[in-house]
Amino acid sequence: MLDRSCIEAIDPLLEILDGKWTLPLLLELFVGTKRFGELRRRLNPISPKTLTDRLRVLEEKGIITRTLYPGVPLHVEYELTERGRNLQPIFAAMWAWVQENGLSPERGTEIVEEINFGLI
Amino acid sequence: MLDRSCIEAIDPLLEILDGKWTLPLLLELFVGTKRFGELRRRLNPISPKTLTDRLRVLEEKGIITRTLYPGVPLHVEYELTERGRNLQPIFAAMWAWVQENGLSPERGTEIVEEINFGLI
DNA sequence: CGGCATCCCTTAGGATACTG
DNA sequence: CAGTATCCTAAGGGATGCCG
Repeated sequence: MLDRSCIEAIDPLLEILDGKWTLPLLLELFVGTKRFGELRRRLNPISPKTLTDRLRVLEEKGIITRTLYPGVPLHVEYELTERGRNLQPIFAAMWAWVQENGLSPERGTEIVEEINFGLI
Repeated sequence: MLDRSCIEAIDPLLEILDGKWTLPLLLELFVGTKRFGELRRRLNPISPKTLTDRLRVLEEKGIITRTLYPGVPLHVEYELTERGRNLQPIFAAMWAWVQENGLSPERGTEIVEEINFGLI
């Protein structure tokens, strides 16, 4: 049971995490700093428009930074900010839930390999 | 930094949490068991169609139960399952993030009142 | 390479009326 | 009361082409 007040408290975060690709995108950046093209390949088949949209929103919300390295060809890197990295416990909690509660109600608990989810 | 394997691991949960109203709905049920009409009022202005859709999906995923008490007028109650209640740490982590990281990058840390988020 | 600009389409979700 | 049935809108997202 939760206190009612937390409902509206969480709301601004839901706004940040909204969108089909936002969480997969953040997960990619948790693995490490990435360039536009690499994100696009990893998140295949995301469209460049959608990827740009999401990146801009996350940048605006202070979750990631965009660093431009001038030159030809262009080189742009996206990286999590402190605020962004602080989201880690949320993903850790999600991961833990999946491990402990399985993929579906019918299946039993899955035996999982040792997976390094924590901070490296 | 996270291990890459957790990305696909979390995927099934993202499927469950998907949708504009899913998290607010779950939060309502964390507060306590509720009837259809009460959920509808609390989540105003959700449409009955959407509420039904979301409830059906969550039921199918084993997150909530639907209990029908026969009679006129009808009486139906929705309640979190064990699997559903286990999502609590995720919301707790979200709540903690908002408290510690503020609503926006510009604003300083907000001073918050004592709020009971944990298990009651 | 890293995007915009454009156009298009699917679908989640809204509005409303009606029923067991 | 707790939905279902319809119809409809909006907006997220996809596909493609072009540009600095």
